[in-house]
Amino acid sequence: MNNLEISWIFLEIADLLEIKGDNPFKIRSYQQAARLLAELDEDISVYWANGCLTELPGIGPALASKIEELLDTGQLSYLNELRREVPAQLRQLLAVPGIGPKTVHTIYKHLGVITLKELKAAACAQQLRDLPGLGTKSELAIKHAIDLLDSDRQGLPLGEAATVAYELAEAIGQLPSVVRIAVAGEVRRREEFVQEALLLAAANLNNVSDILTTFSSAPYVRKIISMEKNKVTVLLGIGLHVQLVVVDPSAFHTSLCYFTGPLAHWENLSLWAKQRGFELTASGLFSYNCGQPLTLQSEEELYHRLGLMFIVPELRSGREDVLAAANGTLPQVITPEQIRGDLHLHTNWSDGRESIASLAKAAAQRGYEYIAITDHSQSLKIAHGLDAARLIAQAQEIRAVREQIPDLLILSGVEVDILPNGQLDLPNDVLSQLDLVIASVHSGFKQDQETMTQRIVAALRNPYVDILAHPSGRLLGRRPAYQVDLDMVINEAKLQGKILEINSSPERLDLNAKWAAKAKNLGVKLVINTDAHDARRLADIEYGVSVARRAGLEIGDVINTWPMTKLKELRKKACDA
DNA sequence: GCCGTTTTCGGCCCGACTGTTTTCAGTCG
Repeated sequence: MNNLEISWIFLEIADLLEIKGDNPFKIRSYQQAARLLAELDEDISVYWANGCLTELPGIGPALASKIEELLDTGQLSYLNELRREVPAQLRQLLAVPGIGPKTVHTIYKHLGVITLKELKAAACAQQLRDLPGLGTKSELAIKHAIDLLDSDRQGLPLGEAATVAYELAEAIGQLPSVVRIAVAGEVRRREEFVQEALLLAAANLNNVSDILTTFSSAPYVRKIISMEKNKVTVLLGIGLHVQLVVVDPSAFHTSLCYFTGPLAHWENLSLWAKQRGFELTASGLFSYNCGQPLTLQSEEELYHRLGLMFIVPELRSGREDVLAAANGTLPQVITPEQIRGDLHLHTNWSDGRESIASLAKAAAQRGYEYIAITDHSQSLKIAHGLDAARLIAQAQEIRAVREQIPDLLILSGVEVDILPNGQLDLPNDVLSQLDLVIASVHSGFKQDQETMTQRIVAALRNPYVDILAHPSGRLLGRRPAYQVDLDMVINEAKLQGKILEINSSPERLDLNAKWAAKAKNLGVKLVINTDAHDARRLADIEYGVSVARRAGLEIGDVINTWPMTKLKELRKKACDA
């Protein structure tokens, strides 16, 4: 049982307690402990062994004893009791926007509904409208929300799947018999949702059964779905299927390409190879002339041998990508190393969790040239949004930190709320004093498309706004995008010379690749930001870069691959316009 | 559940919106 697994268990307890209607502060304790565990660098068993579990902030005697029981027995009697009281499957109902714990409780108590499917059936049968506290409007809203979830949700959001996939890969990679390990499939292609994570290991095939057995008993694994001679599929506690395939080292690079997929890409690649006198299979690239497999040093070499530019996984689709690789017309996609700074960051001045200084140091360590501190504005009460006076005070602190870290340019910015009427949450005379203004929507998500679009367009017309953050407002698997005409938004951004954000948080990935590509085609510039609320999340930039790659963005399209001098010119041009 | 210059009990992040009430509970960010 490792940190993340215990973290998931605490999250389950928190959900079940919520549905039960338990003390909200007790629930928060479990949630905070879950977060602590998920982010703890050291293995929790080390704290246990040293008898210092309760020295961790938020871990008291009750939580410590639960952690002990989990580490000791792999079980938790308290959770088992809770599950008897509250079916764990009810948790999935919490994912429906508009349904909270109380409503789940009501629906379960009166109708015995447990699954999403049953909930939808109950809504269709008009059984929800008669429940206490619910009516026809709620019933319709719930039905609508489930429909949106149905069409949106196919698997686990990328961020959750990738975290576990890479951790499992690292563990397998440490086995002495494993020569190479890679994450392939949907995770490698950075699909927004992952149905099955795929790990590929290269090893001497005499050792396969040991590797498969070790993997099957790894942390996270709940049960083995299938086991064959060189592969095993398991189901993780988090609900994700993971397949591990072991191949001979000589077949690693072709197998990696095959298992990265998608199938249409592989088929077109094989066809292309055949037309050029090769046979391409997962086990190797063969020349018809000699019949021997060619020795490949990398997946890149496979593409080059076929006379193609290397196609990054994010761009692999079917026929067009192979043709573009042949014609040399693939975009020169950007890499995480080309990102020079992060322009959307939160600190403990609002709802971030670190000081300006510690975030700035972490950014400097990543080699960034610049960052922008962009905390929330005043109306976002829960996030302790900043009013004008606190922004001025924050600017002072930023100036002080600049002196400590002279190599990093720290911009004084804000993420100002676009209020439901299209006004910004801070007056222009305040915005005009800042180095960077990000605008975004955090309220009134249910406005109709016309109202929402005009609201955002109004914000883009404000001369002091530089960037529109997370333009669609979606949260993957949790909240659909609000109703907005993004074509109009992109057009307005073009007109006003404003920058659209690709929000890298794996919960958002917003804009997505489709809209980012549309923006690029209209000549609108984009920025890849993390929206990080602590230093650890600066690493999320990689997800945003993947969105940009899938969209075919190049250096010229993404402003935070530019040096600051060029950025300033862009800003000046927009202000003069 | 945790925590403590409020120290063994009482506080713990807050306000708007919505749909359901007929004065407010539930949800959300």
